[in-house]
Amino acid sequence: MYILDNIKNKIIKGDSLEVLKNIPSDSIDLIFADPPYYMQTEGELLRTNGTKFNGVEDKWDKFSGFEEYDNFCIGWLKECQRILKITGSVWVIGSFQNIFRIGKIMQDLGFWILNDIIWSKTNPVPNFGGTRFCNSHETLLWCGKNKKTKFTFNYKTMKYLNNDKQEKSVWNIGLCIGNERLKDDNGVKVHSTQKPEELLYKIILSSSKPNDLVLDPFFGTGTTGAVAKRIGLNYIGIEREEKYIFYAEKRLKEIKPEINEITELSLEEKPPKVPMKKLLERGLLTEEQSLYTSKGEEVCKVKADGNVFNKYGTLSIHKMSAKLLGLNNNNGWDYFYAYYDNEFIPINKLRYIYKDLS
Amino acid sequence: MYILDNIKNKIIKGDSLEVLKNIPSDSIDLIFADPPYYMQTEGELLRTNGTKFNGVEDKWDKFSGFEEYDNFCIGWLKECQRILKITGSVWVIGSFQNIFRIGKIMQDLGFWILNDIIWSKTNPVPNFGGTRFCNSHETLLWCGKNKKTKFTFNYKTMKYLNNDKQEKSVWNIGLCIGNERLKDDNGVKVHSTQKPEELLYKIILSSSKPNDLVLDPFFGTGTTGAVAKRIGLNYIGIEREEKYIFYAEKRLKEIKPEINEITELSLEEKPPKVPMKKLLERGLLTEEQSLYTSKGEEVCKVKADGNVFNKYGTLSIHKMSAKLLGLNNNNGWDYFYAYYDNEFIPINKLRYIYKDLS
DNA sequence: CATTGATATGAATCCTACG
DNA sequence: ACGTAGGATTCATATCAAT
Repeated sequence: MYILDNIKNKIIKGDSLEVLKNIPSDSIDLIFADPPYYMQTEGELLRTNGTKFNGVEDKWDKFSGFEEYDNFCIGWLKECQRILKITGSVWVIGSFQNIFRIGKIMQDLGFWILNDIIWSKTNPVPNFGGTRFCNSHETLLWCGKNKKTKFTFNYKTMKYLNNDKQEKSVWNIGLCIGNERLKDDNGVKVHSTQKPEELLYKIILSSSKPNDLVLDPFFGTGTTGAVAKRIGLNYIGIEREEKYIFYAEKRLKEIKPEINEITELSLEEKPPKVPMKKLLERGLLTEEQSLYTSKGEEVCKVKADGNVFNKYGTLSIHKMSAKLLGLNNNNGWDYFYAYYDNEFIPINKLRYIYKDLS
Repeated sequence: MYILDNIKNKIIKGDSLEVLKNIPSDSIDLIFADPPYYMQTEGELLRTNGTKFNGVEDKWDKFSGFEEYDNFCIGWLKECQRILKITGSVWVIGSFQNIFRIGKIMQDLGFWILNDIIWSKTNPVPNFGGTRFCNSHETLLWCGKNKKTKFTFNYKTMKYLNNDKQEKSVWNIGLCIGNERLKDDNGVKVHSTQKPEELLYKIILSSSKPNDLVLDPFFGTGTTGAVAKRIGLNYIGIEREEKYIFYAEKRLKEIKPEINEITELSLEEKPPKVPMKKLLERGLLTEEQSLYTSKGEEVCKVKADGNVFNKYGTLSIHKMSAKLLGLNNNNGWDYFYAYYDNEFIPINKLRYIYKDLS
């Protein structure tokens, strides 16, 4: 069994399954897996100008049939589930050739699907023959270890990066081309399926916490590691092919962590959870003090136990605000205002003041 | 076993599997299936204002577990495969709760996936809790009966409707709302998952031929039938619930077929397949006659057998045009021009003239 | 140097009728 | 069933050459 500190921020050379078996249980925060898709292509595909299209013809994508492919996936998925923390989550990418098999296998293993995400490609390879719809997307499965998952989701960061609208399950991102695409000395792409960093950035940023450990069992040329390092996280890569490892290590050496408000997840900070009673004890509120709406309308008074009362009776701030709004539920901390220090402020602000005082 | 003519353009009341078993083999051109999704929702979901969100709570979506759900799907999918013509295809819609199971089951049954299509919702229900990405899409599987499928795909029609670009696998379509959404006398939606006609229009139009027979084993309020009728096709609906049948029949009575260039698939007409030799026999071309590029450059001459020759030798029109363009492949019918009736015209036009003369 | 045009290329289940 | 010949088919973007 590996000692995590010994393999942190390293690429382990070897077969994914064998390496995974030597990683401790409940030790990994985030897994991104980009397994072979088992494309089952036959013959060669010509572009409309008659030249050959160079798709995936790699040895690593060959399987004897669905049975072998399924067993391969069950193997590495089981180990991923074992090593994943209950607070972590796993992402798997695939396309129609394989993702349905993987999805069913994951559900059957007890993984809990959080979302299926569509990577809608802004510049897909066209369908040269005009025989079908242009296959312009890939599918990602985002899952917790099991139904009891306590996964991380940085909702506010995603919302901020999406123009202050909550992020959806369809993402528009371009292919990995241009300078980002690793080429060998002959100008030939190093890996036939290198993923764009923009995709991994969104994946890792949305579902990780500071100092998390991110593992990729099919590391390839190391996009997962590169993005994890950029965000300031730790990674472990597993890769079989010497060539990919060589280019990945060169790539990773160049990466500098980008520390900023987004990568530090400062948008995710929660307001201090100070109950009404503490505010009363500290003198930030007093018994019989009036509370108001944002428009300055006096609507209830504070009781010694932290509840509030008016003609409707005595209720918690949440139930009272809901009552006043005619709703079933409402957050009273945002609804009520109080006078404090000659100012008219939301009572939620008193919690920050409490925090600062203590 | 049903006689197709007796059930054409009708809704058959009954259990999907039992009814499907009585439909003849290899008799259906197109199947659209919108099965229960097995959502596994628990408790109730509240909107952010505390009111209740009315999702799918129908009896028909309850199963004891994945095993029961899988067996249910294997049942109706096997029958769909049996009744489907080899020239036909089947569409199944689902979301992450069920579509991965369905996809694997279909692959295991030998269905051949042609595309997975993403219905990206332009106006999805938000994630009220801010706990995950907003689930803003559903997935469609489009499959042939088996690997030898001779499915129909109206490529040019799809391209025309997509601003003359080939249509992709991600479709932006809104939810079924407003006047299109069927309501009962109390203004309550009749069906909890009515699909938008725009979605079915694209599905049926892309993969059907005139006079096709379209079957929907989970007919609900009849969107499939309504769109099939609009396009001028025949349908068969299977539905268990009396209430849905009542509203579907009322709805279908109102539908008028829309006959136009698109629904008639006039864009899909192929140019007449008249070989060079026939043009020579008919006197539309003569031996030793010169052929030109679109710019009027003389590039070769016609031989008696329908081939053409120049300094490169004697070749078919296709090989010669490719040679002149420095390509591996090209369509000679669009490349070469000839003088005919004092006009300079593409030789392809001669095939239409031949057709008109005969 | 700026602009235009030609060329290259990206996870692909990519033809079909006829003999 | 299988081979063969005819003939139908591409979008966004990066790079590089030419103007």
